[in-house]
Amino acid sequence: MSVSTALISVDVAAFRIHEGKLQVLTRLPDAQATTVKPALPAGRIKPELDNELDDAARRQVRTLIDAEPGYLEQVASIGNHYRDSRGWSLTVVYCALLGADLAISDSPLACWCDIQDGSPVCALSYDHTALVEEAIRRLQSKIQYTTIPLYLLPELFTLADIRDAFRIILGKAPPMRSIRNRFLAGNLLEDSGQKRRGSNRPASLYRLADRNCTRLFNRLYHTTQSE
Amino acid sequence: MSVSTALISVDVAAFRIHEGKLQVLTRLPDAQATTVKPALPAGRIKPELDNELDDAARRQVRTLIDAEPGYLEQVASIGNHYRDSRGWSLTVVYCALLGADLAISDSPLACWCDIQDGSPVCALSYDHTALVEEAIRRLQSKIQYTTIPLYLLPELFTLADIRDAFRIILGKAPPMRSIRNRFLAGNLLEDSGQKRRGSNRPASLYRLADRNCTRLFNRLYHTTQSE
DNA sequence: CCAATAGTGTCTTTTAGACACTATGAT
DNA sequence: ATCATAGTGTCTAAAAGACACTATTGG
Repeated sequence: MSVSTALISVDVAAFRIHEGKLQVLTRLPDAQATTVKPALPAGRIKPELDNELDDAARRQVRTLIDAEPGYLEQVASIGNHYRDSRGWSLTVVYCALLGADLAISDSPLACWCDIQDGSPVCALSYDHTALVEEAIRRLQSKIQYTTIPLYLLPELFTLADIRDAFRIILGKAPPMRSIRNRFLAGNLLEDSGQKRRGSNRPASLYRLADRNCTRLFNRLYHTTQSE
Repeated sequence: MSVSTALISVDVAAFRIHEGKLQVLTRLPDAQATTVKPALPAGRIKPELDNELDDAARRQVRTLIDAEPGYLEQVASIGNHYRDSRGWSLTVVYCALLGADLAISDSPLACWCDIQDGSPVCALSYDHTALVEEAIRRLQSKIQYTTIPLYLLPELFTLADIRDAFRIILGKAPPMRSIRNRFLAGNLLEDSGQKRRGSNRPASLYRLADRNCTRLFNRLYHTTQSE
């Protein structure tokens, strides 16, 4: 690689919901690592592999797991002279969302770190804890007026799964009435006809009508606001 | 400058409202220019001058005008191998907003290019037309649920000035009733006590209560939606 | 039968929007 | 007085939220 991109990197905070918790994907330090803490999947641009910046982000994720994020978004670019001791360094931070039931074959270095109260519970290398926190803030904000919570659910999901995603990400959720009204309107979801059964009335299983179309709502949920 | 940052740059779309039009700040080609078209204020990071990425953006603006943007926001980072013939190139695109009455002493190279229907009327160098369009889309979106329209107004402004900003930026505006309800609530504005007189009833002149606090509303204006 | 969760009906609240109304200045 | 624009009063509309209600399963 040419030295011209020496200090540009892409850092990805890739989230999933697993066993009722939000988790972020990290890489464990390996033999030639310079730190003992896990770090976000990150790396420099490889002009021969990455046509676009987004390709570089997807490539980082794929070094750890064999799955494609259903959603990928730039969170911020952070550049200054103190985040890396080698000099002025710039990183483009991404937020990636992974479906809950991807048959993920993790690399042995992959480690899913739980998120609690908006922060990863394990200390991360470099400034990665702050980067994850910023990605989580973006997620917490956008969950309230877009369809992105759906990208963290399994292929087939119930409306209660949506409410659970809110609880997991924000610590609180809108009432089911409001979730029904919002998500059942506008041909957003497709009824699979199947039901999820438990020791109670079975719930309808839905799937995303259009996996590539993120929609915006024109109001925020009040119940999910912090104030 | 070290070669290590050779292909990272910051590009700024700095907007103002002038004589009822939205304009973007551009630099005219000078003697040693490689193009005949104007370009956005842009340049590489100077680690010795720029502590943070935002500093680099502000510095670009100040090469053309002697004024500080009241609002500065990252729009996107764009990196690929076709936007610059010299190779894979990354730029962080900023949107900056300037108050309407800044006593701006422009450099002789500064050129305010009118915006019409979401695009600059004059052709810009490189991919700068696309960058401006992306910044405008962000502005058009955020004007509907934040206080950012206020950053494009003069120090003292009327409520009708806010409506005009909507018309200029979106081509349509919410009814004055809605603008009043939204902007007069929550101690956002401070009544200056002064009035603007015309051939009609004088209008109250307000100023921003807190210049550094951008607030969010939890609903979009319906009348400003495209559908 | 009961417990538990799914889902509906309906009233309230909030804020945008429509629109008629009044207010105040220049001429 | 008239015109133009500022600003208010008040009703409607859309969507969130509260909450009581019914529905459907396993046990």
